Amino acid sequence: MSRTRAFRPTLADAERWFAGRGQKPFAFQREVWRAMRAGESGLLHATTGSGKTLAVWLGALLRLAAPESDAPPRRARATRALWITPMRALAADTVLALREPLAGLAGGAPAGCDVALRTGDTSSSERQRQDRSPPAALVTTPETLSLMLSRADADTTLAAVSVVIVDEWHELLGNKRGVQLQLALARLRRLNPGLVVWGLSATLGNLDEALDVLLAGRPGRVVRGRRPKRLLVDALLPERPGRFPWAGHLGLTMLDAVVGEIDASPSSLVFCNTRSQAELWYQALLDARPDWAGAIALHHGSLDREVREWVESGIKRGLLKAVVCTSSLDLGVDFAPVERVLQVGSAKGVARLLQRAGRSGHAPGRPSRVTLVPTHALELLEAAAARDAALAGRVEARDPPRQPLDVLVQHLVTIAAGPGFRPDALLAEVRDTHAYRDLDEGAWRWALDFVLRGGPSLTAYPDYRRVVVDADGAHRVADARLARRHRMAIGTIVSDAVMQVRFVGGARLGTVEESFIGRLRRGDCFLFAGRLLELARVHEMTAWVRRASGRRSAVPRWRGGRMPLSNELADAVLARLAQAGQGRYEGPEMKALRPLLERQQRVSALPGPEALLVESLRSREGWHLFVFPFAGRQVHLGLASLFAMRLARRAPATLSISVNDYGFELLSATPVDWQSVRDRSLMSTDALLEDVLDSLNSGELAMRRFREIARVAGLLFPGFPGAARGTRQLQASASLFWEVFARHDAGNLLLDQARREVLERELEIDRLRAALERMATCEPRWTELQRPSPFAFPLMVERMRERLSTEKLSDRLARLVADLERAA
DNA sequence: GACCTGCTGCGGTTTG
Repeated sequence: MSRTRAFRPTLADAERWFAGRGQKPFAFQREVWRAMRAGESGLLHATTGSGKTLAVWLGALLRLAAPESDAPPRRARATRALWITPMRALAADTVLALREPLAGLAGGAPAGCDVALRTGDTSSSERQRQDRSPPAALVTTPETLSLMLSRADADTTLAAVSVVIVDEWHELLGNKRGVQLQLALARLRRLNPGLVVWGLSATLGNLDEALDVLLAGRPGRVVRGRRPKRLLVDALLPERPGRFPWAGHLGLTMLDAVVGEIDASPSSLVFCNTRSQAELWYQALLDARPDWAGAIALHHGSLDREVREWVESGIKRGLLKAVVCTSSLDLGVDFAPVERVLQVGSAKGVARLLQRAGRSGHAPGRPSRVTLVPTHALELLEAAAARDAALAGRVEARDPPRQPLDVLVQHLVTIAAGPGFRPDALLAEVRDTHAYRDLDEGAWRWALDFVLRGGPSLTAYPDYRRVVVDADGAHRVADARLARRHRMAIGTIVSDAVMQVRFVGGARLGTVEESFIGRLRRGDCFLFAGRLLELARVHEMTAWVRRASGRRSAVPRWRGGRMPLSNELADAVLARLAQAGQGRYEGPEMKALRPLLERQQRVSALPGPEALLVESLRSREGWHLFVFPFAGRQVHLGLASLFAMRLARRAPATLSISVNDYGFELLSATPVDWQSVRDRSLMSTDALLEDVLDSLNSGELAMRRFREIARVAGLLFPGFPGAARGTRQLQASASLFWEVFARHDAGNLLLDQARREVLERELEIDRLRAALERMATCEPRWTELQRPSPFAFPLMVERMRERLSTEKLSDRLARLVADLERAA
């Protein structure tokens, strides 16, 4: 095959391309072009729809055209640019977006400068076509890139790659997918030391670190795109704020207001925090407006892909009046922005709020706007605080993982299954990543040993001798079956045990957790995919259902993330509370909240950045302690367990615990002297780690965490796709490995990793320590309550909910509230 | 008159 016509666009071509459409490039686009053409790497910080794709794509073309960027021509045709996206749907849209400017450059797409798509969805015939004739640019995912590294000829086929663009880098930065990509980038850099790498990122609290991680410490520049559009954050106010619930999270009391908002604009997105909440809101909207059937839709991660794609195309084509969704629509679908974005319940973080706001109002001059729909009174406070933080640009950081050995182990097998490796060379390459830059010799040797013979405890099993050493020292996967199994398990996303939901003799609806279906009996009804369904039968990981009508039903619950309130948002809330403490109530939300906060102040006190609120109460239930550190529910769970344990050490007591994002409650049925809290001895950070590990059932938590690690490290084979093997089985074998290692291989570093991940990611030990330190220096505002305060009340509800059925809970609430009303 | 909790993402069955 002959080399195709030289393709040498220049800066002037890029300018002309814009001029041809009557536009001029923005300054930031020119900056990116020049930098890329000169061979610089960097990070472009820009919002969607701001021209970032054109900036880096034309920059990439200019770089490829620069004479010094020519890789040794090992093949007539070779892939020279990679575009990595975290989502398949985004990848497909990106291919189209990249082809368009090509067609407009220099009188038509030059031959040999084509763009192709390669993800898990790509057909094998298309893959073969690409292998025979590699596209100049390939749009793909981190996982597919790793799969490409696992092929024997990877070093040859990828040697010509000289530009890599990583889209939505903020989505990958803080997780193991990002680490997997870091390793792949290190490999590409070794193949081509002049590799130019650019990341695209949305608003992020740690942009410089994001750049550092992407480039593994090499110099690069951060370019800021066009200034983000004007941002509007407001809230729907309850009609009678004095009557607004103090607790709860569904928010249906605001239904009428939401209906009104949807009605008033051509298109809306209604974001909910959980899938079950989205199901219930969708149903409630339909009940309120039956005429909206067909005009509103539901979208979340457990719905079947076909259903979701139908909804997505409905949005794109402007056919839907509203979509009720979860973060499944945060990014990915390249749709024209909608008119209105509503967020039901706490936004939990500033970055999430900005992301969602960005889904609205892209028309020139129109601000991005997001409207918060509070589900209980204190969320009005969060709304005001979220606006403060967003406007001040106080956005959360994403912390890059450190040395996840499961990902390293997977990568070793990937490379061994591909071209093979020599340990010294690969170690140097692995250390050329942010995640493993401090990897010590011991951990490296452990990882090698683990892929060679499964460590000390698995030596007897051939399946765990995945890598063998050639006569000449090359490390390879020799067994074709093991290599195939490995390729099937590449990736770091570990899913829960789910069951398919299908109509009898018909369409797939989506998936729900095995355990939920397990609790249902034939004939039971549940709400899913926006429909009332009746369970017909369960067979081989599929729940067959038919339509039902009218009857009371359950809503599936999924075990999802926990999303604690972020530090940034919590700080903003405390700042607002401090203002209120001084009698300053600014903005409509604070004004609406005033009666409640004044009541809180009357019966107790308001906390602030320097003031810790502590309340105690003697009730029919027993002796209560309420503490409000505003550190997010995860940290509160840790704090509450810690306090409970330290208290119990002094005097035996049985304490029950309740937490939310603002604080926690300890309750004892027998008298407790809360005085020890007052003297702060409970808040010591001495022996913190040991005490936290003791107080929570951390062994159990770590074991659960270990399932994911064992999967990523390749200990567990997830089974063939479609095969009816439950994930429950995987959990069982994961615990088996856990026990074997604990008994026979205590030095197994994957056990350490599981414990570390629990501490760092689940218990947020750093945040917990910071909270303790802050509490110890804060001025305590201590009140002995006569009745629950507005802040304490939600914690009591939270605790009761766990023990009581729904009906009993509402009776109980009614009594409590009646008491309160009498007192008021 | 006060209620419904917990997000997202990818990949894969054998061949050239």
